Amino acid sequence: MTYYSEHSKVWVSVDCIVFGFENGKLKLLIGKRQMDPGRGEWSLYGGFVRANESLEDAANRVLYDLTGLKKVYMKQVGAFGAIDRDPGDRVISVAYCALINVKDYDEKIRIEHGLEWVTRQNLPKLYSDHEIMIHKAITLLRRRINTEPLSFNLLPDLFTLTQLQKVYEAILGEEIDKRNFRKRIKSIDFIEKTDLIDKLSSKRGAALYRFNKKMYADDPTFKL
Amino acid sequence: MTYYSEHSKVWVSVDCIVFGFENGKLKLLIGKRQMDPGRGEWSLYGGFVRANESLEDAANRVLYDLTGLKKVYMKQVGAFGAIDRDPGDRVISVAYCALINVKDYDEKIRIEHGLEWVTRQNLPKLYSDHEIMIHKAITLLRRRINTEPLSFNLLPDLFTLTQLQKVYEAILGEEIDKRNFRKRIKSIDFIEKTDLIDKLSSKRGAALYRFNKKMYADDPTFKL
DNA sequence: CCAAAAGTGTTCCGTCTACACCCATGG
DNA sequence: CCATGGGTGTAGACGGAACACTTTTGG
Repeated sequence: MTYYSEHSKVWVSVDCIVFGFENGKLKLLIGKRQMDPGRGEWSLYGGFVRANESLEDAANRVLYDLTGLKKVYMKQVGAFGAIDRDPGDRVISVAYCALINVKDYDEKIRIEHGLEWVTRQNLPKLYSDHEIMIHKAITLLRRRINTEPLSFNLLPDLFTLTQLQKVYEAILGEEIDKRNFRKRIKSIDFIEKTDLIDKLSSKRGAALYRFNKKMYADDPTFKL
Repeated sequence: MTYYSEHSKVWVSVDCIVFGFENGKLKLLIGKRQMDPGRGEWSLYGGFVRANESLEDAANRVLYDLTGLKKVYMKQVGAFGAIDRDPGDRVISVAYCALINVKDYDEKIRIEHGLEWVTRQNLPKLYSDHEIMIHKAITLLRRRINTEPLSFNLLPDLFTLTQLQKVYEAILGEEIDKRNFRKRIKSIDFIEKTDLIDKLSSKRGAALYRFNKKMYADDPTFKL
């Protein structure tokens, strides 16, 4: 039984905008297309939505293929549907933005897929409308970083306040006063100081903090 | 030439969440489905995306069918892609949120289509995931009403400050202090007072204001 | 001993909030 | 003349922004 047979179907894909944070910089995961059309062009990683999976499932599958990671923080950025956005044929794509901790990502998988971490400044020209997707994703992150606990997804479980501040600076694209930032952090209960000290980033050592998910779930107010 | 033939296509539709403002209340335009599946259920108005039109074009076409209006303020709310969201078959839908001035809307067309303006409080159970779409649309409006000049789209060209305040209250779902509101409005250059007086809403009469688009375009900062 | 990053408080200023009364008019 | 909605100002609280020096330690 087909209700809608008089209408035409289209291909639907998902594209993953994968953000990572490394050496104090926000980076994007991109690769060269290994198929036609557009073979060899820099591109986000994507895939077609299958008949038996939801959009979220498709995005998670693509991301899993790409990184071996599950349960990654992911948000829909939007649907992109210009008629000729894809040079191959009519394809509507739904972009998803993922935030991952680079340390969780097995380098071997990255290299197998021929992927690179690049900063926004060093972004090459990308396939199709992928640059627009990225732009929209960053706008979304900027809008939300002060009202949702996004930033922790880009860091290891234990992080220093300087690292956290760098994440904010990278996303917002502006410098933040260290004392004001730390003052605000102190007023947030679910960012816990641990007894552990990080000795890698400085001689003196920096206290390690942790995002307490349970505490946040109890009172999911966030304002930074 | 088909690059993607090994993948499966799906139906893609757009659904329009149409907001209007009447008698101090935010209202939604809904109707009873006139086709199977779900015939007779309350629903948003939607339509399938055609091969030769972009998502935006499809949304505009559907809205035009519905209201006779063009150049309406419209924003994408997101793509909805659960496998069984549509009882008829697999359909991915992209929701768009439109803000219209009820006065511009020809009642005849509304009645022809069997549509009703209903407040959020009086919303019946809706077809498929349309309630989720509406919820997401309102969240989006709330997030943006203080940083984008949305509100004017719900009002006539000339409006009183009380009307404008009611729009804010309706979207935010909370009361606002009249004096504080008016103080903030005064500090916004592109909300111009005119010499005209509205005598319909009160005996004394209220000054009519106007949103000056050119002035806003010159300095598109908005903060209320 | 010095370079490099960690850590820490105070003051000022502008913004938001709370709050109550008079005005003009049509009926 | 009164009911109805229009219009106005101020004081206190609060939060954000600016700002510089001391501490620790590995090399």
